[in-house]
Amino acid sequence: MLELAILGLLTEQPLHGYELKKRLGETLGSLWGISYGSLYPALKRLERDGAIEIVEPEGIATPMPSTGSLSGDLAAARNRRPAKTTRRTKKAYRITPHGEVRLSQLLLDDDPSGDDERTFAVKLAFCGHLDPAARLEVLERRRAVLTDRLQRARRTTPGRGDRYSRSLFEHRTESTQRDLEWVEALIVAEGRDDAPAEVAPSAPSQSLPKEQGATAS
Amino acid sequence: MLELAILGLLTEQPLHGYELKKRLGETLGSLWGISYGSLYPALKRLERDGAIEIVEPEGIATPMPSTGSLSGDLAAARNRRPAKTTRRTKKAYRITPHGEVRLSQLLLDDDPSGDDERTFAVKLAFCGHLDPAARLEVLERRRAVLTDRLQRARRTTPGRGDRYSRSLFEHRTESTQRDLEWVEALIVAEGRDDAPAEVAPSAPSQSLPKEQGATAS
DNA sequence: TCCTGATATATCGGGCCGATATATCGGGTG
DNA sequence: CACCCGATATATCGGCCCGATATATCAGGA
Repeated sequence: MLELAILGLLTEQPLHGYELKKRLGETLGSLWGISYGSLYPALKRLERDGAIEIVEPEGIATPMPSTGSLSGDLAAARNRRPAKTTRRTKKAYRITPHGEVRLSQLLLDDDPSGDDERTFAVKLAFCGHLDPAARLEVLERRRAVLTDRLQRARRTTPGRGDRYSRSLFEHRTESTQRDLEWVEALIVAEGRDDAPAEVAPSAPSQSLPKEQGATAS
Repeated sequence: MLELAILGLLTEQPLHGYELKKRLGETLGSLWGISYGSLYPALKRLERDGAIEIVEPEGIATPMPSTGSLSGDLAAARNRRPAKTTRRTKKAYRITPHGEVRLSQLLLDDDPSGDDERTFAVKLAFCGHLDPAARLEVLERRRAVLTDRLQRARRTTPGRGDRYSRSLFEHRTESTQRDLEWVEALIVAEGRDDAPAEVAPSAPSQSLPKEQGATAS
């Protein structure tokens, strides 16, 4: 699941781990406070599988004064010591073509273990990279899960447990109901497609001006 | 967190692992589909720490026809072989006094890592074992977390990300708002305390007739 | 008799977590 | 200038939970 989020973020631009965690926290909000103890092993896995690769940080987002003079021995300096000269220990990652394939696989993966809130949130946050049909597929699969969950909840005996358990059950059912309405609204919005940008590149509706989000870098 | 749920369920009656998982799934609904791969290690931990203990299943919840004839060599049959005679491989667990202390500790634990949805759900489901003051404490701590989360969400720039990320963000904010209202309603209901049952046992409001839930056993 | 399905316990590898260690770097202070 | 401090940045450790799987027992039907 983390791999999905990483690949999704890296399709926009190469990033290093620290920045990756910050942006992930912004995108997912309070839903998922990612940890370094899972981020760096995930990056390692993805690099091992060839889904991402290390890119030397020349001018990604770091305003470094002058590093061109010793750019030749960067590879040696990584294994040895930085010798106390100006050298940042940064490793920026870039997604590979194989990684983009893997991203699509993960987005369309309907492993029933990925029915939880967080997995769908991540999928939705990055499903813009999918074609409209696949995107609709993701949404309708989510709708099926929520519908099934709601029906099962309605069939359950309402008198279970004490007062607190009952309140918890009711609140959860209402939340599921609201989630379902939300997903159905997304499906409807998908039906009257607003941003084709796939077949007919007529309207320049690319709303990302490429550099405006300089809040933290 | 699993330990909290196990101890909470065992305060009502001794149970074995399989039944424990079923009831946990009923109480928490779709919120937490517990796994044997975490349940049995958790039981092992709790037993090692002296919070629970094994009780021989004579008549807990299993309708066994006649086991009194060979109840003497049960201990020997556990270590050796069941010899193909009538013997179930069941291990029922009972909570110990030390385990009840531990349950209260876990319910009142305000580890910030326990801010997620599931942990609070489990705490709420079993906070009936707490005295009203401690119960209120749990609720108000949750309210503080949600209030803070909501304020942080409102401070965030609303134009982040693409259409799907924005919709996700809005929906999450609304959900947090509803969660907050729910918890505040619980706090209000706690204020005009409806079921004391602690100091004055006047009303016989024990709504569990001990054997009516024979849906699956 | 055999076979299926429900009951029941247990373990394995793997992912995510919080805590922690270790650097580098920019900026402030005496 | 020397020094420390907080932000930046990478990495690892033990622990918890997960899905998958193995292994029994037992009730009931073919």
